[in-house]
Parts: sequence; structure tokens; C-alpha cells
Amino acid sequence: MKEEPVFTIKQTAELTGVSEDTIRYYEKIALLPRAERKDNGHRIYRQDNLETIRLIVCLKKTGMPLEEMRPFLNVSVDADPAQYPELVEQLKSHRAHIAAQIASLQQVVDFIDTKLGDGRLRQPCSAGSETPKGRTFIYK
Amino acid sequence: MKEEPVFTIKQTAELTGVSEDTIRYYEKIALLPRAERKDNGHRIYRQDNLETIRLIVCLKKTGMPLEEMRPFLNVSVDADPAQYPELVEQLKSHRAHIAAQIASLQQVVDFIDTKLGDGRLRQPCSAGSETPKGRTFIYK
DNA sequence: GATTGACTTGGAGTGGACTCCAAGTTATAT
DNA sequence: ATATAACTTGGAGTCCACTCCAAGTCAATC
Repeated sequence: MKEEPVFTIKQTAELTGVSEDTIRYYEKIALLPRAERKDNGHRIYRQDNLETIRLIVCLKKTGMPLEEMRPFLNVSVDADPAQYPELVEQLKSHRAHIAAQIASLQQVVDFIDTKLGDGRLRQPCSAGSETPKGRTFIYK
Repeated sequence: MKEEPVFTIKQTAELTGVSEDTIRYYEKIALLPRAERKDNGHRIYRQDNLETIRLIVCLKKTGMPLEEMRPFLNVSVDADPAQYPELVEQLKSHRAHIAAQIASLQQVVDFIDTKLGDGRLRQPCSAGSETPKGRTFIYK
């Protein structure tokens, strides 16, 4: 079998783009499991750990708060999602949330394009999710 | 000419989905101009003000910090953007940022779909913007 | 054997964006 | 006249996600 490479926290920080402090913070709040230690107490990370950290980064980009990530991170990479019906629900709900976000963002892009184009008409977002009246409005 | 309707802060909060406290907070940090007052000192808002608030909500959805919104809000609705070359640059840069965000989000959606689909393969994001090495990685 | 560097820990501090509060004013309803 | 409601102000408090710090350990180098 092959030797699996391990990384120091510094290397891990470099490879994931997440600062050492932040990695320790994630461990402190148990978003990451307690990392393995060498004899001298130093943390070591494996490929698998890096990928979990990258998944956090990924989910953060979608605006998910750290607390909400727990269930996602707890499921192992190759687990069958059908065994976690609750998680499936959360995934679906988050998917919908992201889809709404994308729509919102797209409208801002449109707004910017319009603004950059003829510069007279505003046609901004309000993908009407949180807004009490889910109305579309058009600036004139 | 027509009577332009005005709104109380409460109505404005209802119409925009932003709390009264938050509206006052935006005024406090001068993200919104000091609102007009009635004789009794109560704030009044016009259609135009509501639209500015809605624009804030809109930009917030794209993850823009309040401080960065100032230049966008200062330009009047029907100003010619070509007169504000700096703003045009910011708009373009923000547009790129949002486009990257959309790509990121789309990848999370794909990840979720894959996860919900066969549940074995992870193919998450990393639209390689902040990541030091802009590599695409695939979970196996 | 003293220094340097990479790490450890617990805890304190920061910045952004609210959110809440107390004390006061004014208008309307009973 | 008094209670209720809708506002005003300045300032304090909260929550999240870091970010920084001091004190200590350990291993290798000069």
C-alpha cells in the first residue's frame, strides 16, 4: 500500500487558504474533529481533513453559517445520503436557498449591466423570499 | 401634479422588510441620508427612499458589506454612470465578484444534486479565487 | 547551553451588523 | 385628564466569525 501524506497545520493553511488560527478555531468549536497529534502534540492533517476544510470554505461561500454546516460535515464522504433522511431534507432546503440566491445575484448582475448599458433604468432584484410582499419592482 | 405619498418608518419597515431599528441604524452610520422629519420630529420616507433601502437589501444579498455600498447609493437613480468612471470600475469589479459567486453557488448545487443522486461522488466548488492554488479537486 | 522556529493552550479582543433599552415627546382615544 | 400608541434620541448589549496574544513545550541549530 501507499504512504498517505500528512500535513502540518501551516501546510494545511496554505493548501486550503484558511488561516491556522481559523483551523484551530474550527476545531475549538468542534466544527472539525479533534485533529490527530504527533508525539509532541502538534496537529497533523490528512487529505481527508483538507477536503473537509475545503467543504467548509465551499459552504461558507454560499452564506451558510458555521453552525448549520455540522450535519453536512458529519456525513462521511462516501456515505449513502438515503440513510440520513433529515440531512436529505436539509440538503434540499439548502439547495432551494442557494437557487434563490443565484436568482438574486443574477438580478444584481442584470441591474449592473443595465446601469452600465444605457444608465437610465434600474431593474434590481427582490427575488421576493424574505420581502413581506414578494413583489417585483422596477425603478424608473 | 400628483401628491407623492409619504411613509412612516413603520410603514417603510413593512414595505421593505427592513426593521425600524435597522433603518435608523443605516441612518446613524450615514448609509442613508438623514431622513426628512415632520414637525414633531418623526421621520418620513418617500418612494425614492424606499428604493434606496431596497437597493441596500439587494446588494446585501450579494454579500456586499455596508461600507462598500456607499458609492452605489450616492449615485442618483437616473444619473449617467459614464460620469462616474470610478463607480463604473467598481460596478464592473462587483459584477465579476458576483459572477464568481454564482459559479461557486452553482457548484454547490451540483454537489448537492450529485449527493442526492448517486450519493458516492463529491464534486464541490473551489472556483479558485481566494484559494492559493486555483485547483479543481474532486472527492472520490 | 542559548537561541530560533514551529508549534501548543486558554482566553481576550475586534469588527460588522444589528438589536434592544430607557427616557422623553407628541398625537389620538376614552 | 389620562392612558395608549407611535415615534424620538443616545447608548449599551449581542452574536458571529474570527484574530490576536501570552505563556509554555519541544526539536534542531549555532
